[in-house]
Amino acid sequence: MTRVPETAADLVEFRRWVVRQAASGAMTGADTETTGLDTFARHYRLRTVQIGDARDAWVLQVEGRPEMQEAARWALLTLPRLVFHNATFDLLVLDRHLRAPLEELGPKSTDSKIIAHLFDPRPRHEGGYGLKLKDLCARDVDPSAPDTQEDLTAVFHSIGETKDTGWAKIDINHPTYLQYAGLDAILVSRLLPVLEARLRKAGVRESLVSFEHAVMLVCAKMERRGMLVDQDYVRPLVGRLEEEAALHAGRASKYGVTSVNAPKQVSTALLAMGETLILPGNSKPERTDSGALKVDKEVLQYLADVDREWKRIGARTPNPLADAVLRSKRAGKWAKSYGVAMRDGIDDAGRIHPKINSLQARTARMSISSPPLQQLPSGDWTIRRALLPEPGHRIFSVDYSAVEMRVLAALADEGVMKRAISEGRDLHGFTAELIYGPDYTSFHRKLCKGVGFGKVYGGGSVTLSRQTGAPLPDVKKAVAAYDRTYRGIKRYSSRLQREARADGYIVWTPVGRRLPLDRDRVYAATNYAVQSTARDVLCQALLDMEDRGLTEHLYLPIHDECLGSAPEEIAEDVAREVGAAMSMDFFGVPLDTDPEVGGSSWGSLYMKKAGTMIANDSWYAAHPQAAHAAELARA
DNA sequence: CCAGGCAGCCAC
DNA sequence: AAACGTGGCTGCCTGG
Repeated sequence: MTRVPETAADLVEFRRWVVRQAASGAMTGADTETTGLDTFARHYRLRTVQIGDARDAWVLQVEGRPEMQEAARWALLTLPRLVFHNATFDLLVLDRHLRAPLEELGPKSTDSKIIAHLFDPRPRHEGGYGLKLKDLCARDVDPSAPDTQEDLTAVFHSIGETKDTGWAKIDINHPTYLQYAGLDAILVSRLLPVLEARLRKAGVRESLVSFEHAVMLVCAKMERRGMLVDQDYVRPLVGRLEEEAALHAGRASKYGVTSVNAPKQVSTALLAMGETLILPGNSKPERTDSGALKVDKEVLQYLADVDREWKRIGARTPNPLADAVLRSKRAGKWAKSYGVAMRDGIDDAGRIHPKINSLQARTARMSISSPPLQQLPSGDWTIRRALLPEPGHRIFSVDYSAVEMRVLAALADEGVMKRAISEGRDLHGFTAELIYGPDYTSFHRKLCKGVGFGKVYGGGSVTLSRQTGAPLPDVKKAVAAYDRTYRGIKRYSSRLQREARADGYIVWTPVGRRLPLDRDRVYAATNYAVQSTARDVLCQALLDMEDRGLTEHLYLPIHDECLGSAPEEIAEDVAREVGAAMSMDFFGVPLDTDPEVGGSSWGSLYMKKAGTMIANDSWYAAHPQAAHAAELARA
């Protein structure tokens, strides 16, 4: 039953319930309703706080009501154990909008999404149990439960709003809204014991559960800190990128392409120009999964006669439409996905707070969204230049050296490879020398590097041949030689696959993580184990850094890297200490780090690399003020 | 009209 | 024998 306190007498009753619940020591379900997902945005509001057990829920309408806020805050601080679904979100909302500190609520909170992920990390559409509260409850709590989410969406539509915008506008007294709110607190209370029992039964250890909750809290602190945006840089940047996108879109329109993002238009127009869309060495054009003609970057770059670095090849006459589409799409993506996201995503203090999903992928890898800072263009400093360390600080980055190869060597216990790594050899050069002798060429080294990546990713010779441009027979020979040289890797890979088949298509990693495999892609077992373990290595480092008091310097984890800042005078020392926390011995393999201290923007760490397609220099000549801002980062 | 699938592209 | 992995996000397009 859902109760919505109105009077002072109602609140007295609520407080009595809280006291009883606290005394029992039981787990309490908790949830919030807000105006949206952008917790740090200017006009963000916390609307309701829900607290409940398996039977009853209290919905406190805290929006604009100090006495309700105080009651909710007191209850959350008083209750000894809380369970949220996707706790980071609610904890940060409560930290910022209810003055209930992350440091207080975090340590006593359980995240049912973490428990679900540790049993089966797959969303429903990938054949898993699902990770959304609704998916899980439909299965484990009450298959016949009313679909309040759908009802609520219908209400949003009835008031002229959408699934995304209704949250801020719906009447706080709307019965469907209140029912939906209360039900989630009840559902999460009922769900947790079921998930925990299943996790125990599957043999996943308790230490992994606490590990993930500790990682979640460190990441929540980073998310709360956020990162400063250089607004004087990013505003003109967006304008410039939009201009560039429009300029090239105009060129494309001369060939009948009204939208460069419509592949069908692009392929039709190219065919009309007499292009066959057949890549060199092929007999047929590439097609997408649904059978449409493929006009992706690879095809267009061939037609535009440029290589992957946008340099002119000279093999054919460049197709002007392909060139225009490429340039317009790239400038458009940079403007919208990165520029606008940074420009419009800031809080009152000019900071963005990218969401750090600490336990996300099937392999447990993290992801970062809103904006996606893990995937800003890295060949050029243009976009990263928009993000700044604290005033007077320097930005730093510490990454692992070839961590996935090293983790693979350790997991496979591949003696020859482990020795080469321990001796500090250049691994790919070492491999090339073993296979091709002391006179190996740089191409041999590149090939060996590719074969190594193929092992990590589970790729085959055909893919590798395409990527490197090396003839298929040569690649096959190299792969065979690699397997002979590093027998441990093939042995490990076969063993993982054999065990997985015998054990319900599950790969178990060294931390005791359970990774489900797709039956038709058992070869991915090695990649899963390596990617997942490399992720756990970085997370362990995050916890070590938390213990050393370094979290306050960190902005983001990026797969094999930590980004942070520190005051100019101590930046070198802090970066070194972060490197020391990250460095470790992993089953006899040293995991080394490479600390790098930059200047006063993230872009400063990417300025050695020359600009590529976008004509920075000429544009800056026309915009001296922005040029000056860019110079500051260079210094 | 919106939700969701597809195609494409950004990262590690 | 051979099999490239994990995400986020935007615009287009279509089905409901």
